[in-house]
Amino acid sequence: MQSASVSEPQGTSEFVRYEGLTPRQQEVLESALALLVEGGEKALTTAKIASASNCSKESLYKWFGDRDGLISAMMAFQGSKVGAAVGQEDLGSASAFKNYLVRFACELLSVLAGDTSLALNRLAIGQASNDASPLGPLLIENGRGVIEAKAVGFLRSAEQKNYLTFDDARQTYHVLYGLIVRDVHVRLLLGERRE
Amino acid sequence: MQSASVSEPQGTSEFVRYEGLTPRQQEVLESALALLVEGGEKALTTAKIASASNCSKESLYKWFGDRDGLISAMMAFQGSKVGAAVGQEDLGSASAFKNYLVRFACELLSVLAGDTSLALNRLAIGQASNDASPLGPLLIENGRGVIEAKAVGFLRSAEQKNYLTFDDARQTYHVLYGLIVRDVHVRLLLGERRE
DNA sequence: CAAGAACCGTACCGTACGGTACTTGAGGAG
DNA sequence: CTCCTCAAGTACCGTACGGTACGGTTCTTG
Repeated sequence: MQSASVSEPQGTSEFVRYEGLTPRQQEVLESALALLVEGGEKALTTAKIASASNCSKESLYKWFGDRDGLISAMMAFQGSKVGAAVGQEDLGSASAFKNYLVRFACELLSVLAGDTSLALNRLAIGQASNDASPLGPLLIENGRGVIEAKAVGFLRSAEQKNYLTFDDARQTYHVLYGLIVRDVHVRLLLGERRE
Repeated sequence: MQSASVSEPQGTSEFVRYEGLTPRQQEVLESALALLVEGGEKALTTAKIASASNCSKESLYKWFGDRDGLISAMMAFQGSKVGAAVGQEDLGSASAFKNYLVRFACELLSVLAGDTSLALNRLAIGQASNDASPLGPLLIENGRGVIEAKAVGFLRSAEQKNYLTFDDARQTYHVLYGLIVRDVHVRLLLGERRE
């Protein structure tokens, strides 16, 4: 029952590591994500994962402990991907800041409406009634946390250049988030079709 | 496989009806909701529902068709309850309108943070990957729809009295919703503890 | 009281899933 | 070549769930 704790890959492989995962393990996680996006949690059975990624169930359990460990690994894996895509831009003028704000809003909505994001959020939310489930915090940290940190960063640098003023950057970001997202995210999570 | 379609109660009972459900059936739905709040979807098995409400599984299937029908009935039942609690107040002055706005915000957050609301939203979201699931639309209609209608109503009447002006009441409400709720709802759905 | 319906409690069935064990084969090191 | 490690494939096990069937009991109705 020792879940979590992805096993360190054995041997002195010189493959490119990705959060301590072998390429083979990443392939498995990738096809598991595809499976989840395709059919939701009920399609995410160990048998189907093994079959879809041409790997044995035994390897699954050796690498990820149990099903929950595999799901956690999926979250962390996806999170590390979006984290890597986040870069910091600097804003030369007030109008550049404005443009950047608009682009940030679009990007935020694109991320939230992405298939993989929706599927993972649905999975974590469906599991959230279980008090011991680490998925919700994991998703908040890996998903929202990264974007929030980025946004708070550029809000602060905008304040330094007197493009705008506020008391608390974090609170300001939350207001901005509310204005951008409204109830769109929850509606998408509930399955409403994009218009 | 004929789901949905709650059977009409037989006999000429003079009990108070509630959306075409006998009191017994309402009891069952009530304890099913309690079960869902307590343990999430995985606790919502037909056996546990029957046991918790001192009713036979056979009656469950006779009344609600199948498990999905029972879940739909739970949603509709809960929706009819919150719908009944919605009343229209009229706002005498601009400050009364302001007060009402604040109270509306508090009430909205209370509803969204309610145990039953969270549990039902989690259930619908967890099921949303299934394209044929009617739960998401059902929840949007029964939950959000009612509150939105109420809010749009009092926004319009506030405009008539020149407390504020806008182009589209519905859009205005969505902005208001975003400012009030921000990402609180999703965080709660993900299991973050209330502070 | 008698007839019938509704319904509870429980036993039952088929299936599907999480997890484990075993066999086979491919590569790497000595 | 031989040994060893790893992993694919498969068969298997226990369990838990959705759904059904049936006997016994209560309640209504005439």
